[in-house]
Amino acid sequence: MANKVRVRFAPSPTGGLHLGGVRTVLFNYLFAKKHQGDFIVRVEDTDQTRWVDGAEKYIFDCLDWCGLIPDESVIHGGSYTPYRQSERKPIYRQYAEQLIQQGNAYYAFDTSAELEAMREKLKAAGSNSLQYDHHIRMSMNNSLRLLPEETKALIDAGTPYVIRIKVNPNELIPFSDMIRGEMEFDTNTVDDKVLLKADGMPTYHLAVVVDDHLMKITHAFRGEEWLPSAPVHILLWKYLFGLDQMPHWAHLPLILKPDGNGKLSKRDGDRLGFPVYAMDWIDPTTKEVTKGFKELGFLPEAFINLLAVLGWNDGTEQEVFSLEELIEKFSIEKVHKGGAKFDFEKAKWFNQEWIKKLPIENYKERVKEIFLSKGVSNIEDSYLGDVMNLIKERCILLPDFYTQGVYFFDSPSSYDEASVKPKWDEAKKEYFNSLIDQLNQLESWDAISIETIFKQIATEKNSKVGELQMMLRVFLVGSKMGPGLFIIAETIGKTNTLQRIENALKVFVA
RNA sequence: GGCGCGUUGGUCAAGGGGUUAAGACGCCUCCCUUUCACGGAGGAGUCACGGGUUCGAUUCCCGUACGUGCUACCA
Repeated sequence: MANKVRVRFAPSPTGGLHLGGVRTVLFNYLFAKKHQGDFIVRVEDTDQTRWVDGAEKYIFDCLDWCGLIPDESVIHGGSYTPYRQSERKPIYRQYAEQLIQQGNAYYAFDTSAELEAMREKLKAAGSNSLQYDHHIRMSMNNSLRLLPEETKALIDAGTPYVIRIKVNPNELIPFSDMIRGEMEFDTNTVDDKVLLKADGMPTYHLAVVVDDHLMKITHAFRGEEWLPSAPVHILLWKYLFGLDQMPHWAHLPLILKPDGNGKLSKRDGDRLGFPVYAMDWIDPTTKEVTKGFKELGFLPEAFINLLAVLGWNDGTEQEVFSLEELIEKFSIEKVHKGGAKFDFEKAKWFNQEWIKKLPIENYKERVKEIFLSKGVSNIEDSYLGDVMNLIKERCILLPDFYTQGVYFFDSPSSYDEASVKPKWDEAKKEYFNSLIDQLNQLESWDAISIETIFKQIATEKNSKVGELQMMLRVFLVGSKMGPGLFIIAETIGKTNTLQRIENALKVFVA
């Protein structure tokens, strides 16, 4: 390929950005960056009835969070403006008219009621195709059947019409897909798709072809659900710009729901309790919030990573990849043909890996916000850092830092009495009283010194160290969890440690 | 219904005419820790089915089944 690689992601601003959408972005991005190409985002807002306020900005926010920054877009600029299809409206009509001139398209005046009647009739006749195609187009209300002056009269009278592609029967359309290899479509099964709608907006079919050409797209990635309409797009390329100008296509496998089968949808996430959108999406009309990976506590690195290996594998045992590694190792040939079921457990594992792998500075601010939102104030930055380093390997999602680390900030509000009570006796009480004394006199407050004293007293009193350790842990933490006991004591400090032991003693002695 | 695409453990998957069919997630057992994790050591669990081709098929071919996508003036 002599030309610079140019790929595009073409979302419709209709709501939250789905996992599958982000993966499409990712594969586009990886392919482009691997070949030093450009990644373009083109907003496909040709359906005014589905347009949702705020959805476009939301999509860019998601890309931003993921670190998949477009080279050209509505907000990043570029030399192929505008990048919003609604603003390119006049362009499409021109090409639709050109197709009519060439005899590859026609005006159709059929009302939706007429179309419905046509389908009913076909159904009644036992036809297995309900399509508007060469079988029936000569019996419909279009410029193919009408006299030229009749057509003109209708248009002049302002009759609403659409422009349809005229698909010739009995043609075999060969098609080469970067992922699926060679295939062939029979035009007998392809219908006369609407190219230009009554409102003057193009349908997806016309718009992708025209814009991919105008924006010099070299490689086009999209979901597998588009495969059946590929022949229409190929025909359009052939009629309009020439097949040699057509981008290389790659139809990505679908991301399936974890249980049963089928395309993963937002509903599945709600039903099974995991996110499907990249970030929280708030429906502007209902105000309903749909949870996103970000807000649930995922790291963008993990999110990208888990998406990348859903349908792609580099052939080695490696599973954890950074964006840079992905750019280096990605190859379209290694993308699978079959869909992959989404597994939230595995998704969480990736996040855990990235929490362990990344320096805490990468996500410290987010953790701080979580603590703040839970009502923990007076968070000192370096202290939070110490705590995070201590507990990071027991956190899967970011909010786990709170549940795993609250006790570093607040004294326990309750104790695991069931563990302590049965073993509690007078000797234990004496032990902890002298521990308080000795600890009080301790000059250097560090884990080793605390442990030394702790064990020394135990030996003197001839008590079981393990049991005492468990008790001290419950006193300081509230339950049997957390990292090394003495490092906890060191971290929370002398005053806090002593205070907490005394508080606990009051509870257990009584 | 028609057309397209797909099918290696529960899930993600490597592999590809001859292998003990990798690895990961999850699950189970054990070790470490008198805690929870992390980590370590094990374990259970698989080539959808039927025909070919072949000395030999999980791998190649053809069917079948199953799944899934599309079949809108939605993308």
